[in-house]
Amino acid sequence: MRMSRMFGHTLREAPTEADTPSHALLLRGGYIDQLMSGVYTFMPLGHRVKRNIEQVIREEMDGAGAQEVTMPAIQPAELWDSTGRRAAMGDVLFQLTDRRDRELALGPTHEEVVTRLFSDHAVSYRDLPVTLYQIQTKFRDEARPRGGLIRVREFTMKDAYSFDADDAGLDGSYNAMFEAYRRIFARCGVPTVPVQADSGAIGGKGSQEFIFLTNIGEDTIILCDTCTYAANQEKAEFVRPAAIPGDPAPIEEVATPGVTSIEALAEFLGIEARQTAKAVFFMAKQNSTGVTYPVFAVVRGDMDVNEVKLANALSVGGRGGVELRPMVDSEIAAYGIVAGYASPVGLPSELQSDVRVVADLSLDAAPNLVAGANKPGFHLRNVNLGRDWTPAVTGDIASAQAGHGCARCAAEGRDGHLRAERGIEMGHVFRLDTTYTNKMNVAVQDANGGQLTPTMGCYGIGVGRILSAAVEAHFDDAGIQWPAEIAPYDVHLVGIGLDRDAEAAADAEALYAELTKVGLDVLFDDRDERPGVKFNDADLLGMPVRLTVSSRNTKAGVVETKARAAAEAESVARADVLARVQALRAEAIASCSVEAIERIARAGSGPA
RNA sequence: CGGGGUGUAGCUCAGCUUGGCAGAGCGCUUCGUUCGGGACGAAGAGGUCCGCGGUUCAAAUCCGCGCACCCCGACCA
Repeated sequence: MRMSRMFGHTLREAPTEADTPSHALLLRGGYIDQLMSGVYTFMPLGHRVKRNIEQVIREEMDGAGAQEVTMPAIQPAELWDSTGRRAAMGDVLFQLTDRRDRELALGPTHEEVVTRLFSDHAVSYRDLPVTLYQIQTKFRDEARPRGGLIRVREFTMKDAYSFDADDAGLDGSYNAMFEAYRRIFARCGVPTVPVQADSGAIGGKGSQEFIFLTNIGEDTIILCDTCTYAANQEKAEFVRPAAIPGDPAPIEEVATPGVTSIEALAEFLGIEARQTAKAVFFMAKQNSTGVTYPVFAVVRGDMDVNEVKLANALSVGGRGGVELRPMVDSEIAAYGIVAGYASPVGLPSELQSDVRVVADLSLDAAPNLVAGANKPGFHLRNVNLGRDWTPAVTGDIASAQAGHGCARCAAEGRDGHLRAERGIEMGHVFRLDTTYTNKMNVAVQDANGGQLTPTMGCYGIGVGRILSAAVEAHFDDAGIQWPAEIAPYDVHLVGIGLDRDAEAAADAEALYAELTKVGLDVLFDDRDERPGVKFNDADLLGMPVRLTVSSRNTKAGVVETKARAAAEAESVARADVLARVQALRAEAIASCSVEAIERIARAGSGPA
């Protein structure tokens, strides 16, 4: 590609909407262009990167035995009703009607479509196992797009779906995808850590996320400093710091005027936060029935309520059953709760009937806590669970935090501690189990003439997120440093003063042809620009290798060769340039091995 | 959806307080000089000042109502 013909220009200054390095560099380099909130065009350079990422994904998916299909982005809304997910997805689902007033949806994901597809074509256990995948545009009406390509409303996703006869089969399909994912992220130069994750509204029996650790991330990830345990904070298990032991003492009221936070309470009474109980109120909605009810969540004062865990604790038949939101002030008032002095002890009578009180495990064996008195200006000392109040449910509803003990280490006799980091979800693999096949009544014939309900897995990767993360992981003050396999071009050929030196111009043209002939993608800067402009653009755009042809170099019979990440350029004899470029490329590809990338993955970005 | 911010040239922004010719730098076009890390000079092109309504002799500027975008939170298969 001749740069003089390339659509799009570099910018010296980044547009103000860019708030992360990757977003700023992609805009400055002319890789992407925003059309509206959360919707982007991939310009020629960005499109090439995207295509290269998709190519890596295709190779690994095909290598893992998955078969590519293209499913429709536009779908009948009733298909979403068949699993109850039209309601569950809520406003995130883009919905529209056609000219006959038929209700349609733009696909945010394809479990329903693929399950229906499978059902239409698979009839026997002999058709199992099968894994289908597609690389396709998804639509989600996100409440708040952000971070450039990180959270968008229209995006390209690779989604794969496996169908197996039994759990052992699912394990095999799941592991094949898991290993393919490791290779995909490594080849794209994006260091990721697999973490235990909550399955969210997609349902199923457990999932793992591949997380790129970065301080611009929107998820909080908990990692052990001793073992390999890593989990999304939504899911992370941990060892609760011990409570202060003691025999239950008589309950007593204490005046605490104006003391409405745990921090203030602990200071006012001269005690530790773990000697208090914290109450937080939510409204829960049972998705299946639409019934709402108040929830009173209680954790020890040194803990925070984890809404995802709380929702899971309240969901009887699996996840996705309950939706939580914090109570608004008017509801708190209506229920007679005194903000700042709320307590599970002596709840107002109008609450007693329908409220669900949920206690965290941290309250077990935590005697003589200070809790609210349910009247302004007073707390209660020596509150004891079981004696003074009884929860409807006791479970893990608190968030793991940095410094907490690692549960896995504790179980195996070690003393590991957790740390917290921010991260972005690059991919997510789920064991769906028979959630969808059951709801949609899908079965095939088994070997004994009976019916078999296939068990499913689903596996997603965000292509745009990989692109952004690759930049976020590889840039310097001057610009991007693309990982070799996804760079838009392999070589950036810079011609200096070619309009003034016919010999050098011929040399550059010959080199351009030579490199192209062996299959390298070359971006040839043939513009009539000053050297400084060209070098700066080359650094900004970030191709792995830069070659410089000029009068000086041509007279000396050399081509200046520089790896983008290298500090210095080297003069390579004209005859050796091709070999040198290929060696640099091989080296760059090798640096993106699974081992090399995963070694740096857990290092992350520092504490969250 | 709650809170905050911003909308003026392709990009970054000034002008708005106190109403009176639409501005700067970068980028772009042409010419000349220059030519290995974002050159210099000269001459140009480029505007729905986010939109609608109001006040006024006069509105980028004041008032009202919208819209868009960004940030924090809620939400996030």
